[in-house]
Amino acid sequence: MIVSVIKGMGENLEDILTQRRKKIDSFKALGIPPFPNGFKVGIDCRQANDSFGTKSGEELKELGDDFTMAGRIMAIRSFGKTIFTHIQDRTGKIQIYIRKDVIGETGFNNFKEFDIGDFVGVRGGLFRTKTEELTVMVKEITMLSKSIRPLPEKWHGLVDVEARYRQRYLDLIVNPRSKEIFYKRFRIIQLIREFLGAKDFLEVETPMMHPIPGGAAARPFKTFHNALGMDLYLRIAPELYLKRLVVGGMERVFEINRSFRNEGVSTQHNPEFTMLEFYQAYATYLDLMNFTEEMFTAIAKEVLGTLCFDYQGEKIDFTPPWQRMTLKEAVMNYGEVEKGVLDNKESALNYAGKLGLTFKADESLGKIQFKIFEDLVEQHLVQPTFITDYPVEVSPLARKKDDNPELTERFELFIGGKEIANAFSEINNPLDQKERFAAQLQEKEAGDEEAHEMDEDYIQALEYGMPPTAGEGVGIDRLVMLLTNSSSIREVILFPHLKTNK
RNA sequence: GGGCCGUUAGCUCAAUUGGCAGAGCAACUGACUCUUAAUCAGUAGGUCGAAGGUUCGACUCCUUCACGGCCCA
Repeated sequence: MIVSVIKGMGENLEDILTQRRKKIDSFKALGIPPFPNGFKVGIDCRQANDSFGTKSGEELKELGDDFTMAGRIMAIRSFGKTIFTHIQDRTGKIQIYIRKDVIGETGFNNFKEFDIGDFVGVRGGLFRTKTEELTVMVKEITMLSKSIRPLPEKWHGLVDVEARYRQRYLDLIVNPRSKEIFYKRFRIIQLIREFLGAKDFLEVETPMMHPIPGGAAARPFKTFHNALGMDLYLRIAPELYLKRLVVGGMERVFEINRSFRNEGVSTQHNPEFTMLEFYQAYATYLDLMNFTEEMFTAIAKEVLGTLCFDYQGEKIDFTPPWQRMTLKEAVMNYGEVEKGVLDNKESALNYAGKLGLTFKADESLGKIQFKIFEDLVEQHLVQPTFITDYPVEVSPLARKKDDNPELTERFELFIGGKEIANAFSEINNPLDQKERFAAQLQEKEAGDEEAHEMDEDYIQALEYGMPPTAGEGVGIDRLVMLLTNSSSIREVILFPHLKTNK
């Protein structure tokens, strides 16, 4: 017996670890390998339940007793000469029934030394218990991987938020909802790929390390390439590279991958986050609004089975068409601002001051309008809403409107009070783009650390000619938050950024 | 960066006014052949986030720090 080895131990964590390590030696001494390889799994829990969950006891009996399954022991209920346990695999759980008179005294006694958390393989037949639960009657049970650390509590799971993020593997083992979120995340991204693929978009990978950080207004992370002796920046957006590809004739491209922004961490922001960016030649920002409605509704139908869902206590309805309003209209609606106030710098500044917003002396009207919008309106845009006509000063990569060069052919999509997407008709006039970069450079010199850099190489690409094109960026993490009813971005990122040390 | 809150056994949580730190699960011993948060009897398990301070006495009050949460910038 193994038991004798471990009698009299204390019971703090170190003692538990010690006694579990000793079990490994005891198993070895008994000829039971604690970490064997090569166990072949016949069916998983989902297959068992889907294929046999409705069969009668008689029908199950005819299927024989040669099913093999494997998983992690999640519970043990022991009764002297019989033991019930549940094992869990990636697809779910199934109950295992072990009887001394079926597997024999040696096997039974050995199993008594197995612990919650161990991986086991079982061979046996399926049957129904008194309570009709589909269960494996074990003929043979094999240790597949011995655990030595105890799992979190079975009923409450792992609650401590910090521990859930730092030890995400434990969260995934004991909190089914967490695992579901990441399965849904995968499904959402998969659907986006299918959707874009079906519309003849090409998926590409562009550099993560940029000599000039561009494509967004954000501070970058800086790094250094030793061999080349040069500074590099983790990308803040893939935008300028994707548009170079459009110049190269890839008229429909997309990329789903990480961008990095050296900014604060919050429930809405992780330093590295996942964006979808896609570009379509011969489309305009108006086309992309319809496109976005179509894509998002397709995803919601597939993932949620409905277009109406709950997000943090709010009912959100994806049924198109979605509301569209200009930035100025939005401010007037939500801020009860009289017509004309936003059109004049003095009155706009005055109004912004009442909201508690402050600006540097020579701030542009467009930026003031944009800040007022951010402060006043964003949080109210719960139902999907396209906000259009962004000021040219805050949109250095967006095409100017033909009938009003102060505004751009741009929209942002808001859902649940969050910015989910940003899109515009692209600037394909290299002279215009160069002027915009120059204006950004002035902003930068005036102290705006988020102003866009001059990118001569990108201008050169435009000089070869880019077809009229529209492009869009979608925050995948935020989209997943919406569709999984998660209040924090950390719930949808497997390993969110946390400070080290503890 | 600021405000508020939190940090107690492996996990989930208690601890009255500043007066011997407690429970459930997990673990260990024993009983038990259909349980499912199994049950029953027993045992053991603590640097109360860290460092200072006040006090006869600090999980509790004060200060600083670390990490986390929520809100704000």
